[in-house]
Amino acid sequence: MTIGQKIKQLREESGMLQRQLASILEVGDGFLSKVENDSKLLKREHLKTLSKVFDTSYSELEALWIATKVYDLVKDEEEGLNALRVAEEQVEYQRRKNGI
Amino acid sequence: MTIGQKIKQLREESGMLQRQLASILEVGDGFLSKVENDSKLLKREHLKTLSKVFDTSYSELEALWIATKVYDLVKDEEEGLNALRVAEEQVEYQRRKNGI
DNA sequence: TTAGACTTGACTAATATGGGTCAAATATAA
DNA sequence: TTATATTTGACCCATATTAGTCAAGTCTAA
Repeated sequence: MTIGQKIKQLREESGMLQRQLASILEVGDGFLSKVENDSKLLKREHLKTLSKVFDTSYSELEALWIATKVYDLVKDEEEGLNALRVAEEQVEYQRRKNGI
Repeated sequence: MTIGQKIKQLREESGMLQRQLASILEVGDGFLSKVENDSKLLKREHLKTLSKVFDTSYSELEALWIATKVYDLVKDEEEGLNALRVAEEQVEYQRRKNGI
């Protein structure tokens, strides 16, 4: 699941049109379409609005949003998957170091 | 292991000074110091030079280099680790979709 | 104690990217 | 068909980041 897919899912489940959601977020509907197709990313602040409008978990949205940024960084990389694993180790190492 | 730690290790193992390696890479030694401490990133092209100079695997360097970029993106994020896992799934999903 | 090795802070120019718009092209459904 | 919904490509601009320098400060060993 990507952040775009999630947004589209939430929107469709609630029977909303792109145009309507776009207007709530105060962006153009062309832009929202791209967001749903993961060719553009929303601003982080928009996630708050989404979590309110669709009454859904903010941190889940946040995780998906960050994941998409990460994915963009590695998607065309041969070493992408290895890099992700190394990064995970780095995060875990830092957490241990700073006492979980 | 970070890319900076790796570079420092390789350099020290080969008995080289920062000043010397910096000159090979054609950067200032202040900059190289920051690179070794992961507060700056080398350009990707520099990895080729490093792999030659230290006769070490290019793709390992590349994986560490990308990992550092990824790590920078998630290090201060509460949802960072979750995001990494989601990103991994996204990569794996895409690979399956495109026939491994 | 002093030279040499290394780190750090302040700064910078060029570049990339983020976050959009708009109109045209396409899909969908009545 | 025709109306509505969505996608896509081309473009834009302000801001953030990159990749770096330089000089001052700190560490370390002899």
